[in-house]
Amino acid sequence: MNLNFTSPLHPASSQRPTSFFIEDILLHKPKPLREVAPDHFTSSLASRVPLLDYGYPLMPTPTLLAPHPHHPLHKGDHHHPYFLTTAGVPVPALFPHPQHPELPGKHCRRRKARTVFSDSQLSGLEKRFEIQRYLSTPERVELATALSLSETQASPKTRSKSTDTSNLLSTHRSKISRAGSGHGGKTPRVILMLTPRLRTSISVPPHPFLIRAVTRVTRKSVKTWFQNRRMKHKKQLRKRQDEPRAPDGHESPEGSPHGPRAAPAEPRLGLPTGPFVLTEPEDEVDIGDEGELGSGPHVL
DNA sequence: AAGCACTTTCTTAAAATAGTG
DNA sequence: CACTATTTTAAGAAAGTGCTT
Repeated sequence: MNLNFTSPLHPASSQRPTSFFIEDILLHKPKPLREVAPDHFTSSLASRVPLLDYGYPLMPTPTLLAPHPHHPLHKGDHHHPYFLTTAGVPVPALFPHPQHPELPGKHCRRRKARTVFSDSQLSGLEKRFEIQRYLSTPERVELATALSLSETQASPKTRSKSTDTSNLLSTHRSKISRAGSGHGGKTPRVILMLTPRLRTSISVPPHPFLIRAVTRVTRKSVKTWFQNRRMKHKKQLRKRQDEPRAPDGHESPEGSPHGPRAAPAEPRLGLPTGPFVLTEPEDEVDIGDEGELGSGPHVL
């Protein structure tokens, strides 16, 4: 793969104001905001890259593009505040509490990365919910264990046909754009902002990405899922009650929660397991050794 | 500790808009 | 004008918060 990280059009020495071009991010080194890779982060992937301050990368990140520890991008440079941290913008979370610098500060609390359930995990959860609306703690543990067992063979989540590379990339570009203009909108993450030129240069494949779900389902995520599922169910019931009955007396296609459910969303397009696999590291995931992240045939 | 109600945050598909030949 | 790229919007879902049991 031709990874052209630098741009002949934008010499690194230029005094341009900070931008979100990848070449700026990687080559322009403003003063470090804060060392984010403390000493105790030495035994994991985090020792090789600065702390993923907020969740996980969902786009090809430098980690995925160049996971090798000896890659120039990773050579001992843990000081770049924009590198693999949040958005490249100095978000408050990066700073200590003004009065209590020893405390992490409210904004520093890291939100648990969103669990991405695999299709099989979801169907397992749904099946159980059919039978049981509430789980005891031991049952949760048991279910979480059972669901996690399938993680290694979790079916790849495929994007729908309309979510092609272009859409995917543009979506995230717009996030970065918003971040660059006043930090508005949602909290952006740092991802690669691939300009069309850069995208061309790294030959992003013109077919949908595949995402391999590598989430470990914890007891807590099972609990949260059931809580949210109960709320969803409740909402559906309320909605159905509010809805006037159809003239023919048929209920809405939503179906009874106990009856035959509407088939779970069509397994998103059985695309062939292509070579372009996007893994999603997550804070509950064993990132472990080199194996995981760099293991795909063509991890972007 | 777990539940509920509500909120926040994140992700994604699709619609809208802009740019290009 | 058609096609493509980019931006915006909205919906759905996981997790957070605060309160109650």
